[in-house]
Amino acid sequence: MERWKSPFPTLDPPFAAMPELPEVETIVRTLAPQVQGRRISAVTVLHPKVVQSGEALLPLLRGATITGIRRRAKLLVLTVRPEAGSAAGQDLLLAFHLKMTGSFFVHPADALPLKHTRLIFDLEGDGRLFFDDTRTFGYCRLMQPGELERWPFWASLGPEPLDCPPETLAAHFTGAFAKRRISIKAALLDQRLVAGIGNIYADESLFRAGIRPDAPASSVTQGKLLVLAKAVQAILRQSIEECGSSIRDYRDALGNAGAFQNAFAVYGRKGETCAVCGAALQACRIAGRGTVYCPRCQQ
DNA sequence: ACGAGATCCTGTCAGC
DNA sequence: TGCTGACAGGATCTCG
Repeated sequence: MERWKSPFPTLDPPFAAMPELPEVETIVRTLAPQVQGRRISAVTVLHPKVVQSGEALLPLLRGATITGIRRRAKLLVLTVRPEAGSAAGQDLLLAFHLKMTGSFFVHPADALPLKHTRLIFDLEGDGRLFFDDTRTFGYCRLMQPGELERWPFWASLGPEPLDCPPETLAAHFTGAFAKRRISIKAALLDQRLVAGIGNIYADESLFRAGIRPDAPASSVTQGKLLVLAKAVQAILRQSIEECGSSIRDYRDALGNAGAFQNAFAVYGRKGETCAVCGAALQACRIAGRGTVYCPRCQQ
């Protein structure tokens, strides 16, 4: 398949980003070969708020093996198998939300915590898995398998936007957005309606689909929702292919920056000219988020 | 029931 | 130069 070439000039840092679906997906892919199958020899909690639930289960992680790593929405989920004969008896799950500034990195065994390191897993053999988070909004929940499904946030998550054909996603939008008075952008950001989309990809998808971000969700026609579904999928896939968007804080689990920020058409480009029509890109606030759009291309 | 706005937190940057 | 305040934002909470 031919790679989509960005017509937009490269953006230089600084700007600001947070791990949304493509970034978490990239982190999972880069972290997997570094932690899969490895045993945890010790866990160090460095911030009181980082372990949001299941603190009592922490001792069971010592000697446990990381058997799985996956993504759902913007969450990264580790599956961990406790040592044979331990009190747990069954696999445990660690669900991480990175919020805006969370990141993972495997350091050498003698590495000391950094300024914003919140959690450290010592890995047998060599290596320390750090969870760093400047703004401390990120967290992890340590759970037994059944607990994950009972976690209200998990249970309320909408469908994965990349797990179905665009027609199916569009049909879902039609049902989920009907009778909603919220703006189409607020609808895209609502994790209960569709999972994994944050501020960057909401703005970029709406630009590509030619839809005003402040349009009431229920007012967008079925035809336009199909265009939107295709735009959401194309942009998320392209970003995953480019290892996400890098903005100041974001790095994948190998320390690499992504490249999708160079393809931003509107995000962070307030006042610049639209690369398609030349109009000045406008900024406003929608659903409490900074929003940039082209007043001519998005009607 | 639904939607809007405040809240959490730290680092960065514009303006005086 | 150094200070202050605005801003960034995901999910949750409160309020109308």
